[in-house]
Amino acid sequence: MLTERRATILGLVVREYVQTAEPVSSKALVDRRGLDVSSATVRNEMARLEDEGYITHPHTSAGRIPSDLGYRTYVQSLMAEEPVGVEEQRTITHQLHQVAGGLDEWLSLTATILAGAVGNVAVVTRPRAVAAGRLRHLQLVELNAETALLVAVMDDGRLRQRLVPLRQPATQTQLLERAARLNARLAGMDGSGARALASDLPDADEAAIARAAAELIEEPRGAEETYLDGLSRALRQPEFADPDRMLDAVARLQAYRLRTLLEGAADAQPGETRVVIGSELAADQMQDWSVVIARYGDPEAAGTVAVVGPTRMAYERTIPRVRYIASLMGQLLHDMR
Amino acid sequence: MLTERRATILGLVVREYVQTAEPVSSKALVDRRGLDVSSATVRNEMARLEDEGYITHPHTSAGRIPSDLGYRTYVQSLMAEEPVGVEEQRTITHQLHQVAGGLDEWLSLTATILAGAVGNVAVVTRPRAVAAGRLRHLQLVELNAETALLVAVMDDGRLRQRLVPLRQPATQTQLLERAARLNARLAGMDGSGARALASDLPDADEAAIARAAAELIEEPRGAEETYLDGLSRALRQPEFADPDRMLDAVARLQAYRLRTLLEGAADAQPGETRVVIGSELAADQMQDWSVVIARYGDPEAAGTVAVVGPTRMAYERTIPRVRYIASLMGQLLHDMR
DNA sequence: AGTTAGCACTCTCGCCCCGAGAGTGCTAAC
DNA sequence: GTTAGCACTCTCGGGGCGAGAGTGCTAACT
Repeated sequence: MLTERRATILGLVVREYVQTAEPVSSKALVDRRGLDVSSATVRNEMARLEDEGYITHPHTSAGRIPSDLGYRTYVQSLMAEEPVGVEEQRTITHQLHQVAGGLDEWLSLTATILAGAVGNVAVVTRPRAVAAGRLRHLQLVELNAETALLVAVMDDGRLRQRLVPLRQPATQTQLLERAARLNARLAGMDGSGARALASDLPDADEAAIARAAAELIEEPRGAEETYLDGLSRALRQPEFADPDRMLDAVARLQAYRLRTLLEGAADAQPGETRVVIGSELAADQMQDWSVVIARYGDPEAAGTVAVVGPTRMAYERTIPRVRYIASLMGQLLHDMR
Repeated sequence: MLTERRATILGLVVREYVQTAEPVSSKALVDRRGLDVSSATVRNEMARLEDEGYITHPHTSAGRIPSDLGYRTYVQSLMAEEPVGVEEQRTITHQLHQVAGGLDEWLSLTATILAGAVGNVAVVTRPRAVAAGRLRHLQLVELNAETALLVAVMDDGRLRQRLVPLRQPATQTQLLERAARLNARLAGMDGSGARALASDLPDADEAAIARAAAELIEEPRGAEETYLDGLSRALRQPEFADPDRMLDAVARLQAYRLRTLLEGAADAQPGETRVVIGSELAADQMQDWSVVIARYGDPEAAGTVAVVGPTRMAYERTIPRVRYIASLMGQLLHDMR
């Protein structure tokens, strides 16, 4: 049973440990956090908290550190989220509007901003259609006599391109006509529709183009690129003082390893923020890590924003900031279309 | 004066040190490299080499390690390049042809392959026109009644896109006509040409589109994205056993810090491979690093391939592999157009 | 019954010391 | 010019040790 006083103490242990990265002693809590009981009482309560599994001992004569259950309880019941201040909001939106280039730069910038705001590794994935994509429009551009560049605009505004070899050389004007013809029949189609149509077309080149279009439509959602930033900042945390751990962290965070981590939240709704702590992570080897994760966008184009860091993380700051960035991204993505 | 024997010894010291990462003793050289003189003779020669600045002493009773001058001499006169074997060539081209997606995935894959081939950090920059770009073709796609997506195909085949707000709502058909009209006048233009034309156009929307096209053409060559891989592998090198050094390395290698490093080789010719060793690097704080760098492509679209690692690097392997990858990329890039 | 002072006990951490080992530079002989 | 021999230097790892921090328990207090 978590009495009110024990809950308070657990909360203070988490906060103190997150701040100092040192095991928290009973004395430190009384002295620096203004508990109006003696350290002996705190010690008794701590022993109870340890029995119940909320905190642990690195060794006999050291202070306490929160267990995964301790963090979980803190996040769910004890913590008061620290709202994103007006000033901070302004800074973030300001930075976010700096972007001159396309979607990719925007995502990469977002990762940087988020990493800066929470002092940990931030990951952003490219938005992609949850439903299978449809073709909005295609275009052909002459590259040389035997090759055309096929550009497909998807219904989520994403561009995909592919080279198409031509049997019959064609001029740009001919290509434009051909694109117009194909557009009339292909617009709004999904991959299988385009494929079916391709087999109906008498002209070999047009059929090839339609087939290429079908492949572009079905393309595995584009490589799910992830943008990551804040690595060197996060590595400054004392938990990585040991070079083996640091190396381990770098290797794990190479973007492709993160995929599986983030996939777990693919079913989350935009607006929802999930926190996965330590042993709750499916990945066995990431017991010391936590992930704060949110989806942004809508079913037509949704992506993931996440912060990854040691379980000793300032959850009350991280969670609202991830949520805020995700909602901003959702808005901006919506405005783009 | 570097006698032949001293040159041999210097070469052996470099090779041995690169391999073992331990200071090289006179005895080790005689025992393991089959020198047919005694260790005392080697010691004498080493003392000379040290006087002349080719090698140094970490401390009095330790073996020798090459200085930057030592590496430089090795690379320029002593080393025999280890050619990329047929089998390795096959593996590399095979991997390189795996790519399904666009340019970006291709570049990122190349970085991975190169990093794997040399066991160090590999960096690849996006190819960009050295000369100012020209417009090949533009296309307009209806997004909604008030917004169109402007897609510009550059003469190097690169796509650029931008949203253009419309005063007059337009259907896709109208947009197609408009694109055809604009293409007739804009194709082949550079930025200032497009800008000049924009101010001549009577229609406000068309002028806006032409202006947007001008900006796309002049767009700062696209953010010069760099693709980096092999970090965690490189960090396994013993020089990073100290966590401070490791942290330092990670921070430096965040892509944006690398720019200045790579810029130094912007004037290199494709085919040329440059090696910059330790103190030769302009960046003061990278004294322990070397860069092997090559340009690929042609003036119309050129990029950089590089390997970055500790000065203790297997130059005879790295240099030919960087050169090989650069030439492959040049070919592939050429074939794409 | 809950709280607290006091105290013995435990464990870590940093420090020093020291011996083993590796490698050099020098000298003297070949 | 080369080499054996040797004294000398410096690093590195391990053991020992004392200081310090923190706990758990007991007994007294409210």
